[in-house]
Amino acid sequence: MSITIKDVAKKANVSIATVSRILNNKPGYSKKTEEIVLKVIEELGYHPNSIARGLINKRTHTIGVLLPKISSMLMNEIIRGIEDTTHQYGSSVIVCHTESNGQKTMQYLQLLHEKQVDGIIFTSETLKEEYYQFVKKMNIPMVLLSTESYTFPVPFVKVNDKHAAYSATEYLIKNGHKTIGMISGKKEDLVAGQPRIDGFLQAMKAYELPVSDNHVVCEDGFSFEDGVSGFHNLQKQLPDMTAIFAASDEIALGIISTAYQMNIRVPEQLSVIGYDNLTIAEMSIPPLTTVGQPLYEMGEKATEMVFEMFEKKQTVESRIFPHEIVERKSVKNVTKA
Amino acid sequence: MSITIKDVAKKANVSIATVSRILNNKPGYSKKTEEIVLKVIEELGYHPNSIARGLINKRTHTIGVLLPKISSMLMNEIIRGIEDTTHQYGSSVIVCHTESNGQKTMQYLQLLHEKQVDGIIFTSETLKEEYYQFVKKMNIPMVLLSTESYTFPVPFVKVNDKHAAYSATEYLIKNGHKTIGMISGKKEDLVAGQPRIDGFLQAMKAYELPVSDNHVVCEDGFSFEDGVSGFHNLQKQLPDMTAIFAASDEIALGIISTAYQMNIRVPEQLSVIGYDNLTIAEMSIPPLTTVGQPLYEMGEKATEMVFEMFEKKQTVESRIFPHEIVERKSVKNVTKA
DNA sequence: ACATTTTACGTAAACGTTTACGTAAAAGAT
DNA sequence: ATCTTTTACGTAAACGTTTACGTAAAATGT
Repeated sequence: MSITIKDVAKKANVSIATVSRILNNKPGYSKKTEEIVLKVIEELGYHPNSIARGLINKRTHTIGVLLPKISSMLMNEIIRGIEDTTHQYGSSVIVCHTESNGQKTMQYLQLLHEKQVDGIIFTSETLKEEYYQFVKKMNIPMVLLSTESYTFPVPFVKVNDKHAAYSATEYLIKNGHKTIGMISGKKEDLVAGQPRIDGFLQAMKAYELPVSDNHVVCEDGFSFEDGVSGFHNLQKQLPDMTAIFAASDEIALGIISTAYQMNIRVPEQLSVIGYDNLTIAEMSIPPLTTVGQPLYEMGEKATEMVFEMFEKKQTVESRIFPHEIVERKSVKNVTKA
Repeated sequence: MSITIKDVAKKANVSIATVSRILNNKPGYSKKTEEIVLKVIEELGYHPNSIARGLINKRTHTIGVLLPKISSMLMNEIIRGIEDTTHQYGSSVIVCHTESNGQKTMQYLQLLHEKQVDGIIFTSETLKEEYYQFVKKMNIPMVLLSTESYTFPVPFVKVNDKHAAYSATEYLIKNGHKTIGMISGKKEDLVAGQPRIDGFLQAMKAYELPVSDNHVVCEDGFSFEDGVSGFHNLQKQLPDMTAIFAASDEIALGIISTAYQMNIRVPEQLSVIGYDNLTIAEMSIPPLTTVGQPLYEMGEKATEMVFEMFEKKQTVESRIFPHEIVERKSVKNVTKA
């Protein structure tokens, strides 16, 4: 048996109500009894049972995070931001990786419902109608992170992917590159797919550089392996390119690694710019120039939004975060000065 | 108001006891009423409140994981193993990163106590007396992961670090290296510190190779930056070495990256073997030869142990996992054949 | 000194479940 | 047909809190 509020009350010769009041410092007790009770609590090593609290308060101090793949390095920083912030709010988080599987997602949603989480952060994936309706019924706040919905009124935090892709491409162009390829991940990806391709295309057009279907290859995902195979494909289609925009850092690393094996030197013969600015970007050889998103801060913000919505019982404004080009060593300036 | 078991009972014209019985399929209801109740549940979209359940069952289906730094890539695989397995058991996990801070650790322990977790996995850190006593009072199972305690009877799962370090060094030796340095992380680290140094030393002695204080440098941690500075230091102490054993993959990457900048070619001029076999090990240039631990499986096992202890209410045997040398391209065979 | 307000409590209901116990009806045994 | 067992429920207590309500004592006001 563990020690309950009753034990404290008995030993301190007060009612449980008084103990509870002291614990939550609601008015209704004297300095003297507070001292006594506090001492007893100390002596007994009492800790309130937050399950019982949750039952009556209808607040569990727990939020749920749904994300496609925890293994993806991208998620790390984001999760760190979420967890740190959540803990600062005196809450904890339940992480659920859905593997982009609809059924699994629904299962997790159910789990989160049963566990009565106070809110949900839905990350990096398309918010399907089914998900939305379920969460709506749960009647708890949800915010979208690194994704957005055109159909449902759910606040989001993300960067402008199209704009960021434009910037990356522009950076390549300003460094004198003219024949530029792009290796995209899954085209259907709502946020990392088409928008980044669009940004790339738009930049090429804006600078009046030639661009065709041959300039872009789409892979199944955003992993190292996708980078490897993407590079092989792009090589065939666009053999004389001097630079590549990769839709993720992992893809970029796949490119660099493959190029290394093919004796193509980066950046001397081939420039590569990535997207994400993962920790590994600075560990790569050469260190990877890439598009940075403030992932930690985004996780932080999303968490704050969830708590704000929970407390104020109303929606909150979406937030677009700025991106930046993190210059390192994988892009060469080829302008003939 | 959300839908409770009462609503279901009322609409189905039965008592809440019956509904509960059906939900938990305990005996005591007919096929007919089951059908009716199930239908009503479906119609109302009822989901049991696991907080209320937890209160009465004294089981929350939640476990806590304590680890020093979530950012460390090492933890990723481990956490994946833990989370996947936990979810398979119909439970969820609360991750707490303590940053090796005693005060923070105690705070989290308190949080986990208040949230009434069913068990705790304590990872990669020294189990201090204070922690042990606290968890002992909580009276829930705990298992140590990637660490162990000589003082307290807590089951653990880890690899034999000394042995693994011996193997790594031996691998270098068998590839013909004679002047071999080691870059260690924090020496005080109970599992990744001295044991790996000991393994290194023992292998050197076993093969009668010279070894002195100059052969080993210890850094503050196991990060990329530690590898960078460690390499600089070791270079001074042992300029003619042909191979390095790094106490972590991140350190190894730091070495390789620095070597690259100093125009020292890996593995042609310098061989490097790492420790951990992180995802990034295969992305590096050249791909990193390293000591692999079955991290995912270890997380899996630790989780299973926690649940087993919870159910059987008794301790369980510790488990040493095998390590392996993952051969890639960062070590050159220098035997003159 | 007395009326009034405030303070400092205690009592009990409530949160949404599970489960021990009781009981009437159905089923089975003789 | 009667007795016994089994089945299919319902009632109510319990889990550990919070909190609305009530009340006696203390503090304040006149």
